[in-house]
Amino acid sequence: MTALGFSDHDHTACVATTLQAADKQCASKGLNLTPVRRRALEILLREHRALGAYDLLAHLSQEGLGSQPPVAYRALDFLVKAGFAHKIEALNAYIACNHPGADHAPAFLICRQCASVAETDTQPTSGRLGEAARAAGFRIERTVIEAQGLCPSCQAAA
Amino acid sequence: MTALGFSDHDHTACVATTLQAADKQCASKGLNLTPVRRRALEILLREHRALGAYDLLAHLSQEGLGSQPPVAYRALDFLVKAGFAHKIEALNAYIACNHPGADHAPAFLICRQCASVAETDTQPTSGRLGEAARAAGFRIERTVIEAQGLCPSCQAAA
DNA sequence: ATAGCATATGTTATAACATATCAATACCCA
DNA sequence: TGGGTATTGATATGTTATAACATATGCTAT
Repeated sequence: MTALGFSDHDHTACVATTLQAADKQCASKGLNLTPVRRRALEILLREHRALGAYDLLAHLSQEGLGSQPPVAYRALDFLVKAGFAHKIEALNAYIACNHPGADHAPAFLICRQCASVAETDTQPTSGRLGEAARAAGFRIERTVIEAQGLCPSCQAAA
Repeated sequence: MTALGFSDHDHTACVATTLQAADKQCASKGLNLTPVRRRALEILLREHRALGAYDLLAHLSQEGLGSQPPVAYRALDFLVKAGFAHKIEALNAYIACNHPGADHAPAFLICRQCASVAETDTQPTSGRLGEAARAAGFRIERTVIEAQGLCPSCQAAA
């Protein structure tokens, strides 16, 4: 799995196929991808960057899908739990998952200049974090792995 | 560097020696460890766990060292920039550094049960995150690496 | 000595992020 | 058909963080 997010691609198609995949997964797992939830995912996919809950709410609100914070947070909770979105802790923001379906431990490359985010994968049990956890007898349940820095195009611009 | 934080130690001594080390470092680097900043560090060291900015502020306030949020955030900014404390992004909380002085890329093991935190080290350029960054042409400036789960004693309790 | 500058602090207000709670509705299915 | 579960609506509040402006303190060049 390579890092996506810093390269061009057919974004319209990527949104559509990811949404379809989400529909299918929800159907097969008995999850309820309601209009608000589906639209929230679509917004995250279209924006293709990390959005704050209130940014998302503004979009939803424009479309008459709710105007109060719990609307956004509920939709985001659902998407995160279902694996369709991730929270970027360092930004207090949310982003659509690049490769939903697989149960995965994501890692992010976050550009401090343009705020673009690339998602990649980690192997939490290997590497130094896994070593440290084993040495300490700590049982890892979830990992937050986020790198901040400059993406290629912002490096070029500088 | 092994993970500390889940084992017993002489905490009074550890607070004192770390504070002294901070004094010395500030002197040699021309940093100003003012009363508020020093006391903030001491509180973080004594508590030996991640404190929210407002928790810290409550302590400072009790001692007449300021009662408004900027007081706590300024002290925390100073300590973080100086390398004496770290922010735990997943908790929006702050913790004293285990081994200040070295320029380091910390990683944390956070117990979801008892909220204890162990600090360890990473080698951000190696491992899958470093690989992904190189592959993407991304320049890493800072990493946030946090594992959440159960510490040994909370595993035993369960 | 003192004007000018940099650093630190005091203070007020507000922005930004997140959740608790309770009521209403819809949908399934036993 | 009635009761449980999931979802949504709505209000209020809690929590985390910063903007903006004023004041104080200490250094330094003249």
